[in-house]
Amino acid sequence: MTAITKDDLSQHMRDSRRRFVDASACPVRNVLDQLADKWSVLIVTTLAEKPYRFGELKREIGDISQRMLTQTLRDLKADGLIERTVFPTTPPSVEYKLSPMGRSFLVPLSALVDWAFANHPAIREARTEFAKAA
Amino acid sequence: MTAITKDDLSQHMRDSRRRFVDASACPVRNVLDQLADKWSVLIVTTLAEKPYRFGELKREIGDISQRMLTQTLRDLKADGLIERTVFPTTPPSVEYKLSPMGRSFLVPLSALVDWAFANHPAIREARTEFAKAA
DNA sequence: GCCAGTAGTTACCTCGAGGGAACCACCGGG
DNA sequence: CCCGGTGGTTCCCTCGAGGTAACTACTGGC
Repeated sequence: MTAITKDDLSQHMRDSRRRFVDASACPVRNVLDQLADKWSVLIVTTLAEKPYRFGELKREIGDISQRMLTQTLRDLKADGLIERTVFPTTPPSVEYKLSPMGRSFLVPLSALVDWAFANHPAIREARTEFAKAA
Repeated sequence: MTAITKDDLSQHMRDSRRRFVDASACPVRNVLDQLADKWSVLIVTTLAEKPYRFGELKREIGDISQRMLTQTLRDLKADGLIERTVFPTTPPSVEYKLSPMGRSFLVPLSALVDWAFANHPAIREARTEFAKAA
């Protein structure tokens, strides 16, 4: 583990922000707005396991509508995070899998998932504490 | 850097998901739905630099409405990520700063920001490529 | 006296995310 | 001959996120 001090992080964050005062051009906003939503995260983490076909993916996730699945897959494909392969069987089946970039995204994403997992109890406690205080 | 193979990540993701087939109880969804939105990320990264007062924070971020700032700050406080201190000056001023947990959140968050930064060019290219193909 | 700045709260309104259901084209099986 | 499963698209409707603006309460300064 590289030693990263808190000051490094602060500095880093400031730099990342300051270079893009021009709001909407900010790469971070641009990228994260797309990837940090519920369905994208869910699909990417699911595809981390193995390639899935469309219907298979829908059944696996469960509470996603066909419309959102199609749409989110299209967006992820557009961003180059997943690859779409059509097999000319009858009926044609379509396989979705993570691209190399998609797989590289798993690294920071899993860090985030780990953090969420580890801090979930503390956050739950903070929430009830906060609710009591109010 | 601990060596983490791609298979480890896949396994890890699968495990994180499988333990919570019961959808809404999933800690990851629960936590990320709250923290992975535009305003929360922006506020947390801003507070990474130094504590801010309310109006100061509003001016710094620029394109956030007073309503959303109040609300997001309240939510972050409820989750225990930031601390709110009222100074009994006249008029009373309020300082917001990251809590220890908030600061620990900077670690995975900055990993994500770094990734977004590094892959932004590739994603932009993938998008134009995709647009051309369509 | 009135305005400005402190940190909000509240009411109102809009617009888009996203759900549900129907539809499509193709085919194999009962 | 219709049904079900393949992978979508399209229409409609709702509901909530989030913006705008007005209001609060207090005080120092012009």
